[in-house]
Amino acid sequence: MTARRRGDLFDPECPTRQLLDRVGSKWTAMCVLVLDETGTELRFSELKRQMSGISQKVLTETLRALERDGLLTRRVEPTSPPRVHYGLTARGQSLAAPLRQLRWWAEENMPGVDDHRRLYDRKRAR
Amino acid sequence: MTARRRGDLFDPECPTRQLLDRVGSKWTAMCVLVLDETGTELRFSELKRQMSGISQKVLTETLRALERDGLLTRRVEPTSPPRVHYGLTARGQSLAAPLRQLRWWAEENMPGVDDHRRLYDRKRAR
DNA sequence: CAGAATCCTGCGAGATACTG
DNA sequence: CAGTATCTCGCAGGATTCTG
Repeated sequence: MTARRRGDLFDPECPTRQLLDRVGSKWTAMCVLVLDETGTELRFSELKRQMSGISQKVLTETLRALERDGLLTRRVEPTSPPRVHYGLTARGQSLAAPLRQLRWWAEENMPGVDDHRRLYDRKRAR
Repeated sequence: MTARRRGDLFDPECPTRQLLDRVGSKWTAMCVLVLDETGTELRFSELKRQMSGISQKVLTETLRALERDGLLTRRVEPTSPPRVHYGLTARGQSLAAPLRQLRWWAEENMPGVDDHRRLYDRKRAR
């Protein structure tokens, strides 16, 4: 494995920044969480249905990126029409853990954040 | 607190999505992590220095957004020139915990991800 | 069914200049 | 020092069409 400076959040090459760029891309985290929650492999159309709102193009791109990162596997059944199954790798599953934490935090705290936003906006309004 | 549907990752109003949008915005997580790591309040210029690469405009926007969310406090010393201190609120500190987890994961796994990317690209090249 | 190929648009974010 | 106020641009991501 390539060595990287640890704890250097200020380096653009910093792993944390790279991860946040990835996780920040609108659908990545959701994709990992859906697969993790399901526990099994999912087919393209099943994923698309569950991630409502995503376009085919973007889903394809998201899956390719995750496959490239080694976070999920792509398995093609050579039937006609083809069936393609996506599942998390071990590393993908390990990423799901911190993402679940984040999700937990969000569910606990976002409503409060929302309220604070409203208060803040009301104050600034006058 | 406003009630929200839990576990509905598919709803655009879902708290997890909202959080990921926020965390995904390039500098937010880094800002929280820097303040958390420091443990004390930081002044605008200190923050700017530590988050190397960020522009004044974007730092201001980031801080405003976090203040609006109730994740950090803004304290102005009415001197001339003014000194402005930023610090995490309790909720901001609680967000730092899952972010640290993510950071930990990144430091452990991103080098491996990098290697996988290179392998993947080499295969696709031919 | 699972995509590939295009075209198009909004907005996040950088650069620059000015101020109390 | 700690901001506002503009201008600009790239590109993530959406819509649409076509295919093995």
